[in-house]
Amino acid sequence: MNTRFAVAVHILTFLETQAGLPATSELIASSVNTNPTLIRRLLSQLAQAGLTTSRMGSGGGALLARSAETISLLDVWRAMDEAREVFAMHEAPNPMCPVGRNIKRTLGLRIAGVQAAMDAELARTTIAAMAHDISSDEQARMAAAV
Amino acid sequence: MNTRFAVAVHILTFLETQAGLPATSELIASSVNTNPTLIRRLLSQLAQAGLTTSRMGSGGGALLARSAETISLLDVWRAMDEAREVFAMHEAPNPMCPVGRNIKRTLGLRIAGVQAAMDAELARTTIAAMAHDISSDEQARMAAAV
DNA sequence: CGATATGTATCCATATTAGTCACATATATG
DNA sequence: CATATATGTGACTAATATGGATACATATCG
Repeated sequence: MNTRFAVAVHILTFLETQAGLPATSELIASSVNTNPTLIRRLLSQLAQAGLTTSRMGSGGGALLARSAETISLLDVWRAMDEAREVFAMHEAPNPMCPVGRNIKRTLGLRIAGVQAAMDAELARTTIAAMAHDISSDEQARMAAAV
Repeated sequence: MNTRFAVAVHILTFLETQAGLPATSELIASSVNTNPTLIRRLLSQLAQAGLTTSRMGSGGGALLARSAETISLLDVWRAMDEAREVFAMHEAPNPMCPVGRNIKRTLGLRIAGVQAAMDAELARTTIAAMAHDISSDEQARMAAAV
């Protein structure tokens, strides 16, 4: 499988709940339940996509590079380069066969529509919304615990 | 990567262009440009999903189990069980962390919306439409060759 | 019966994924 | 400045996924 998208969303949501405090890869790793190196690798990808920044050294850690309202799941999806994986085509269909020589183009056009629909839906959720949902869930938990 | 969805669509489209004539796994494999065993494995999955049937023995091969108008890319997508792969979650986020103990549910709800959008778009294309597109492409090719 | 073709088990090479260690580099702080 | 802290990245490993290949029991047609 490939859990990088889910972990990346987890990381960004976690950063939003930290409210501007830098989070170390070790702290994030304990929330995700994995190891800090993996987190740092994903943070590196997220930073390249302009979604996070990091401060090295004592008191350092990762921060959102911009407001959580402006970071959508689509941004995360693209930062992880997941779209390339989802609808992969077989490499070399037979050019001597009518189906073989047209399948890539024909299926490619249909898939483009699917990707557009996916993108539109992913764009509708922001990291801010994720953090908001989670804080609501937490309040419900508190109320239930009384 | 994972090209099974694309190959499965290729197989079904190929079967439709055969107009009711059984196609052997070897013939299909030559169009896809892979080996017959792989084709038979995918055909086995497609048959389990009710999309194809096969006749053993001499003169046998694979056939569409029902009209190409009634087989959508969503049917193929589901037959290949691709949805499970696309939005995989990390297994054990930390239950002691507010984000960790809510991320699965929260992200899961958002992802459900994305999957629904994908499904709706996949459902809009049938194998019949694929075969029609390809025959149009072929006619354009013929015209251009004059 | 013989030829043909599926269905499936087994094995292999390669790629992907996640986990782990190591270490150079950068930064804050005493 | 020295030290502690933390990132960024390379290297290695184990587990799993993927596609390709061989083999063969089973089924079907003529």
